[in-house]
Amino acid sequence: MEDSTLKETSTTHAIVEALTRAIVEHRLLPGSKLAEQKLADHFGVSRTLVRQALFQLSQNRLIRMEPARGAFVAAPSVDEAKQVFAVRRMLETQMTREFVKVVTPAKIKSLKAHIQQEREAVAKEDVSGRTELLGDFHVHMAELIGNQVLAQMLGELISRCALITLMYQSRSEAQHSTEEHEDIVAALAARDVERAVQLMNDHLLHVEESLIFDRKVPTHDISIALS
Amino acid sequence: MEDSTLKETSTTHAIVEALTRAIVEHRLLPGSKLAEQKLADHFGVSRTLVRQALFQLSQNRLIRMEPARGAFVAAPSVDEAKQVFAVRRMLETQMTREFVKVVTPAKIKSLKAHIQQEREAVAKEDVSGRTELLGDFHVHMAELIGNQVLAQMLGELISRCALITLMYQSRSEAQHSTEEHEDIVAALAARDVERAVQLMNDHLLHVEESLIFDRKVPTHDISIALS
DNA sequence: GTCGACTAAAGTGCATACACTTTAAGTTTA
DNA sequence: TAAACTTAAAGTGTATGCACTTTAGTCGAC
Repeated sequence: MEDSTLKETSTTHAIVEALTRAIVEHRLLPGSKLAEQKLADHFGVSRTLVRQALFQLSQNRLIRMEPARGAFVAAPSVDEAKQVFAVRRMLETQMTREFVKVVTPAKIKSLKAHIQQEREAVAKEDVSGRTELLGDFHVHMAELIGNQVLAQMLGELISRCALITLMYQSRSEAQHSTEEHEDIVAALAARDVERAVQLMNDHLLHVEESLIFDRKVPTHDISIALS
Repeated sequence: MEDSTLKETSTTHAIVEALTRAIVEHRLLPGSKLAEQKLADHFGVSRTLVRQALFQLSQNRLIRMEPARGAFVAAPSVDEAKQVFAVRRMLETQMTREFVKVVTPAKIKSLKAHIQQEREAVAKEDVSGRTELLGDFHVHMAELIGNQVLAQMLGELISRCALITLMYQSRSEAQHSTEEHEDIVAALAARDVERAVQLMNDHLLHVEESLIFDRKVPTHDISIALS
């Protein structure tokens, strides 16, 4: 009864990955109960490993653990959502400056290749792949700068954003986002720092603005979500 | 055989806190082995809870876990240290801008009160309290802005910095740091954004520069460190 | 005397067991 | 009929047990 995509990776990390994907790709909706034994049965391990995974996810704020009641997929508040985006803007505008300092033709090429993938996912209407790629663009920038600490931090923020986006997003902003990514890369290629920073800031504001801040319904069954 | 400071808080979190303090206050040196049973005996709990705590700490990068060999206090590389400081500069320069946007006399007063505590800790030569307070100044700014996400993130980065500072710091820069904090607050009070940002950036560069990047010796005994 | 294989102690990785809490259903009572 | 109490099922929190790995110490061979 295991998930075929993670057979050999083994250990807690595989469970964390599987659950993260399920949450970020909104196969598990905010508020859903994550019962330990059910997850253990599903992954074919004991509750011990599931608990470790859940603890880890609660640190990433992807799930919320209530004292003797169990784990639930997190339902970020409007306030928290705005705070996460505020931090992203702080971090990513400065990241953009750093990127220009170390930009090379190869790095621009790498970003453009990424955008091409985004376009394909948008064209294919591959919703979950698209969401992941749109987030990865930002992480990819961090990696190209060569700062792993930054990349990891941004990755966590973006996971939280994915959950927020799911909860609050009004319409698909995917194509618009991809176009903005292109504009940013163009400014980076031209080494136009101020323009790139401005575009990045606007981009993040646009994504944030595209969210409508009134809650949707939660709850779901985990057996179905993990397929 | 429990630690008197955490009797009632109970559960895994208390163990995480105790170990974090021990690491950040360098009572546990980088490289020290953290044997599960010894910790369990010390805290008067089973290995289960200790393991949960260790997993959590490994996510914060305060400890490193090797597959079948156990947990060790982390020994950040020079490269990682520089990356952490780079992220702090990105985040905190922008945080400074945000602070000016929402500054009030009460908030300035709060920061000044904090600096007064720093001065007292420096005067008393309270090394561990001083290190904690110097870091808390930055977290306190984030809290005054009202962004909990930012505050938490900064808190994690600063914990890592404390470990780095211990490993690499040449001489006590405490008094110098406090003076720089004062200058920053003065600029904030005057709503001089550019000066505040500049001072914050310089401050972080100074702290980073004050570190000498060649390793010290590790290893230690956990029974003594946890007293 | 040093290097290497063998063996026992110690330690980690995972599963299971048990106590206690929450949840929900069923029953009684107004 | 609806509210409240009772009780059993389900679920979490923690401890313990067992298999397997690492580590260290001893003995033997060169």
